[in-house]
Amino acid sequence: MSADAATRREIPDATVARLPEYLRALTDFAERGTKSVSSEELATAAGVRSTQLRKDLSHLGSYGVRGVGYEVDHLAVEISRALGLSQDWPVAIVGMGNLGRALAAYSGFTSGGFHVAALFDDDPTVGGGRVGDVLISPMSELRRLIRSRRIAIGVITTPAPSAQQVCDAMAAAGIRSILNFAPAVLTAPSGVNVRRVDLGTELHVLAFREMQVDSLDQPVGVAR
Amino acid sequence: MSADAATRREIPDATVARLPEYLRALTDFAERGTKSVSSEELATAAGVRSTQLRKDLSHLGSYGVRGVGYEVDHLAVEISRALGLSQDWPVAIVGMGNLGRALAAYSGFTSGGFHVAALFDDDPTVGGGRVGDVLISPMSELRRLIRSRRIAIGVITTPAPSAQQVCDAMAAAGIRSILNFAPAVLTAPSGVNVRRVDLGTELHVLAFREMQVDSLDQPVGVAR
DNA sequence: ACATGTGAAGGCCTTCACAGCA
DNA sequence: TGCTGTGAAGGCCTTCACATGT
Repeated sequence: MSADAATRREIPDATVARLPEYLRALTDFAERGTKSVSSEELATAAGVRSTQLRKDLSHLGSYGVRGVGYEVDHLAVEISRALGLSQDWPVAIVGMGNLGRALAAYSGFTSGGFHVAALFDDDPTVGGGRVGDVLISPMSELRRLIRSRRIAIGVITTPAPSAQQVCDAMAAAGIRSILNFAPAVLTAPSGVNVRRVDLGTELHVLAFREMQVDSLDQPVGVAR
Repeated sequence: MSADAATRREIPDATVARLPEYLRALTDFAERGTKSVSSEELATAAGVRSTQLRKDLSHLGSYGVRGVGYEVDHLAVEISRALGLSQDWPVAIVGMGNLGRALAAYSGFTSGGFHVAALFDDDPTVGGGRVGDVLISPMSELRRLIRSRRIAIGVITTPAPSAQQVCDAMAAAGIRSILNFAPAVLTAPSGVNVRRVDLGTELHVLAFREMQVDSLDQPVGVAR
């Protein structure tokens, strides 16, 4: 009934957002044959401070050895478990434009527990009617395929005007987690988790910093 | 010499990250012919609370009218100015795989002050040798084109193993802001701003929440 | 009257300092 | 001795309550 206390304890949002990065860094170490890492080494590889890393890991449990470090393989397994990557996550992507096709083929979307289980578009013949091994289905098939393939995560890569109706269709079909790349704020029924990603925003933030540097007389001390 | 006090005052990171969203919402209102909005209306359209919006805007200055609201066009101009979008930002994208081509054609990357000024790949014939109007150039041309076209922002969409050397080349050519989509942590000289975006991370965070809901006996109160 | 703008309070997250353990 | 794990401190951000101005 009860898992480890540390597992059941709530993990902060900020920590969850960094765990995938730790996992990626650990995979790099494993591929290089490294068996053990210190928090300092792993933190550097993940782009954070070692205290940050240790505090984050402390939310999962005590998987390190004092005076020594962390065993690479073991820590990777524990983080995967915490993130829920030990189970399989079928994903559906709606909107087979440039971005949709790119995501369907993107390794970060097709590894680590995730696999593209269905693709949808108004025009199912777009781009040859398939991406890799997966056929593109018409929207009329959305409900049936999502149910039969037990898809719990949906990705929206349609133009903004279509995004809300796609969101509604996904929610009605039983999807509970939606990743929205369309530039629109979606409303979904309670119990459906929507997360928006705006690639343009990142550019804007960069431009803002760039402009700030320009407006300074001395472009010195821009570190961190 | 000195701009408005509010403009010169430092704007919090979190606020800067939300300004593009406000701008998008304002554009929607403008297209619908709306002349004036309250903080409540605009906040809803942007997916935040009205107090959040007002606090954010207070960092830029006082652009609203008490008892009335904000004039759509005027506020849009002020936010654009604060973000530095009133000037032109030439952008270079390196790595013309699926993601690179998608970004080159993505409207969020080609509007609001930004325009794709150069594309690069090891194999400049990939995808027909061009995306839209822009030719794909070989990496040997990177330094020359970045300098002659005064490109200050670079986007990396190569595989992870190539990312660091692309970053080095960009920095050497004088680029000061880099958006990195490759799953690797890059080191750049001081004065060069690197921002990493991992599309896979978003999926991981979603899966984590999904799993948390699954593990609860009562899937109630998942709101917010 | 009504909606903006803002000091103050509260909460979350990061960083520090050091206790704990091999 | 060396590195992990963690309570405490500090900082940033969000939210509240209300003062402000039309």
